[in-house]
Amino acid sequence: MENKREKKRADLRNRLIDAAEDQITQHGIEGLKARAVTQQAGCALGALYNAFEDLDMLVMHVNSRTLQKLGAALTGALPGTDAQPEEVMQALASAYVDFACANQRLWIALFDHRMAQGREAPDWHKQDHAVLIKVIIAPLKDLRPDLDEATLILRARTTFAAVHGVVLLALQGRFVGLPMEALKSEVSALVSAMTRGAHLAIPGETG
Amino acid sequence: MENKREKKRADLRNRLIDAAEDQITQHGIEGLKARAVTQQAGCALGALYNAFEDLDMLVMHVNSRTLQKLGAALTGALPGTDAQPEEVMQALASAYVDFACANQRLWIALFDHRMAQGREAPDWHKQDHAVLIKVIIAPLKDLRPDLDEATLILRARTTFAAVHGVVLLALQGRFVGLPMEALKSEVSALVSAMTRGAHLAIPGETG
DNA sequence: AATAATTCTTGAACGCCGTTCATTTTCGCC
DNA sequence: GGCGAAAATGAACGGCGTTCAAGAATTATT
Repeated sequence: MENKREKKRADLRNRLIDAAEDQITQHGIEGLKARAVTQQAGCALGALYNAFEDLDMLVMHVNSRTLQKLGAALTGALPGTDAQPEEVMQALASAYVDFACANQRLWIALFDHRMAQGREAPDWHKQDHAVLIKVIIAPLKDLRPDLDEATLILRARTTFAAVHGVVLLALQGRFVGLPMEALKSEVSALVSAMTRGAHLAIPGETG
Repeated sequence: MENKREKKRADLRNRLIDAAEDQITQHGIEGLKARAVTQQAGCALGALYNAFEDLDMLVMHVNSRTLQKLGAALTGALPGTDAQPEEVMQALASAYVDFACANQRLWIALFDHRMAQGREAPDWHKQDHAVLIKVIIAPLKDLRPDLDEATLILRARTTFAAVHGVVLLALQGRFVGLPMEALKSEVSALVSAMTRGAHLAIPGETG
């Protein structure tokens, strides 16, 4: 049986991801230490590097988990098919804000984490981000039937990034960021402005 | 003369800030090392901690410099007083994108840098961020004469953060970010949508 | 069942990091 | 010129991610 090896290996990997997720939740991504993670996972320090390439890769697995939860939260927030496009956008933005607030440190880890100089995230992890854009495309298509597929994708990314920026600066507590009490209503106003603007924008617009 | 002491001290501080700025420009904020900075500044390792509280504080000084340059770039991009509000907004956003692209690593250092657990940035540095919001308030007031001062400030922060988010994800090269070729036109479309949306939004809106 | 081969586990050790400290040098003042 | 205070110096410290040689465990072979 080669099963026992594989099973133990998978077990350890899961325990390590669990521990890392817990550590990030408790201390933030910058407080994630290899020694604390391995201790919590019940293995030796070196075992981490047998289960994963390095600490960065472990973080990627935590982040992929978070992205799946976030994706579920977003798709779960979608109203029925009879809903107005702006209604859909508002529901998505609201769910995004809620998720970010309820999972602050894990959500921040998604965007604060960067690979070491020159290295790039593996494809399987990049693809996990796709859901963030995918859900936006349908309502955006309703708002802007004039846009071709490629432009639609760009516009979806822009829309996501705009909302994301507002949430990010608020949750990071930056001086220029919004206070938390104002976050939800301001995001709503932003989405409202973007969808109304999108409604009226003429096809020959810039971009 | 106590001047010589003060002069030497100020000289060293400037050399250290220069060196740190150069190191960040070359290797990014995550590549900033105390030993490399002090070597480039021509002083011993320990001298850094006589001139500044720690490396974080040195970074704050670099960031304050960057913010001043950014503020100058923004105010310098303001069109004449006869310009339409949307024109002003577009000019500001365009200047923001240009500055971020032309000073990628310094600009990223502005927002990637975080103080160690629990510590907060000093007030003099926080105040340096104010210019980012200040310039937006005038054109926004023209677009939304119905908003009171407090709401205006919130809306200005939201507007800034939205544009900032789009630029950030693009420059970080994130999977969900825009490709650089699309950045300027998408930001323009975003600003257009926001200002048009702002025009039409009814006073009793959410937020 | 016994043995060989492969893989995993372990924690000490390595190299790099920011920071501190005892020591030496320089400076401001009498 | 000499004295107290401030600054300069780089070795040393503690913490970090990562590696490695040695031993334990699992699988494959006979």
